Amino acid sequence: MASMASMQGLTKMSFQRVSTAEQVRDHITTLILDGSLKPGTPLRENTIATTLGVSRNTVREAVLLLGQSRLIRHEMHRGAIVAEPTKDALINLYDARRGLEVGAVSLPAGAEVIAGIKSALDDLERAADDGDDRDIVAKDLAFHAATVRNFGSERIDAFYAQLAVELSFYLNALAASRLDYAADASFLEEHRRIYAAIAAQDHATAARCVEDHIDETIRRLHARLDAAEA
Amino acid sequence: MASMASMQGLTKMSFQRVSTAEQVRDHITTLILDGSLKPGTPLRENTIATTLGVSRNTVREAVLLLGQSRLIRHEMHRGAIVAEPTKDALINLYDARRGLEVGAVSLPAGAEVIAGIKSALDDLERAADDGDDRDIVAKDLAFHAATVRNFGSERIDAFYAQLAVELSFYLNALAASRLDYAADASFLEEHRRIYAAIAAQDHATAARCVEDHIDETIRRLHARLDAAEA
DNA sequence: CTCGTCACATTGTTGAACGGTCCAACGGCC
DNA sequence: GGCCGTTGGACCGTTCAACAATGTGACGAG
Repeated sequence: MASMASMQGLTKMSFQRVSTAEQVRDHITTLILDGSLKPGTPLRENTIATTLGVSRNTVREAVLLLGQSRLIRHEMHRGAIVAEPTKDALINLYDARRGLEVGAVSLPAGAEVIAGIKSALDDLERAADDGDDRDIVAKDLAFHAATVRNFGSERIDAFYAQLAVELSFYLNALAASRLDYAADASFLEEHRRIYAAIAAQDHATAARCVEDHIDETIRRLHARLDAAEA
Repeated sequence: MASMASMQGLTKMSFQRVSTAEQVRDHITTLILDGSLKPGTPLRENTIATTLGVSRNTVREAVLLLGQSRLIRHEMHRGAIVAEPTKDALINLYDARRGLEVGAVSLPAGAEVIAGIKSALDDLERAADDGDDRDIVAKDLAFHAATVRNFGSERIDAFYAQLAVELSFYLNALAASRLDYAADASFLEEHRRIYAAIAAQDHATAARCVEDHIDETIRRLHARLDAAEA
């Protein structure tokens, strides 16, 4: 006890403890997310192993770990390839978003959650002014993540974060051209309406606004995708 | 084209294609879920490898795959151990459940979703009559999963299923003695009320019933845990 | 054009090995 | 007795080499 008293300043610290496999996984993840590895690219174990200077087994472990996310697709004896954004996958993602976000704003919101949403909205407005597409997408997702926090569950937040990662990957991959989010004046206005309804504890309106906003987003996306195909 | 026309009957089928690592993962999973591997048990790669007659690398892959779920805990240079149910972990689980389920019943429900809930309720009542604790827990979870289906998202359903697996593991692990769910007459009644409110499209009542039900479940659980400690 | 066949690339799995880390036990020292 | 360095063993993380099994593409016969 006495020895413990003299160590008051000590707090549990975390060490480097990251296996090489995990580092490789993170590396590949960033490569996928920033577009260095395009959808459909096969992840050849040997090439990755030699280029990164690690064993093939370690690369296998990394790819297995990466398999948790849906950024890659695995097939027996065929290896892993970078996931290819499908319309179906996008729809699945947006179904999950719609469910989660509409459900979240349908519940009574605490003060700190509302404050978080307000802060996220401010960030989004600033990003919209600057005009950096990548940043706008990130701040957009952050705003919606702030609303989901209203569930008050870390697990749900983590789940939503996973969806957000996938979504940003899909958007970046699909939008070879610009997204031009800011071009739509209604884009910001929709977010403002959502925040206002939440702050006013008007759950019915908030739910409707979120639903409309997401449906509108899907509509925009479809228009852009169809345009890209033609 | 002509050759395709003569193959109308063919539909995409799935083959055996299951790697040894995946089989080992499934095997370990069942061992954990049915209590053969008790919480805190270390998963020694060598022993598993020799007893199952596979290579240690394969076992490593299996354990990595298993790491996706939270049934095991991994620590660098210390290996994996079967997860130990903590009160905090249980609370996190129930926070997620509460958020998801309350959110789900707050949304308008379609006819087929309501039918699914009704069917799940009937199953639960039958199971309660039989009195098999394991079965009651399963049917209880199935009922709540049916309500979550109201989100209309496969991803959310999958997420909830993951929670359910963890939950059943925790309940089985914590309840060394019986759960005696059926002993509480209110247990079934709460489910009936939830269903009735959903079927009546009375979202406010449904949300309140679900919230009360989950809080009540947590209370029951805590009482049982505290009793077990003493 | 279709269908075998065959060689090649890649993955799945194994076995062995080496260094590093954790852990418990032992023994010296105050 | 309590504290600390040492020691040895168990186990993990990682690498390497090899073989089997499977997918892939090309080539040629019919």
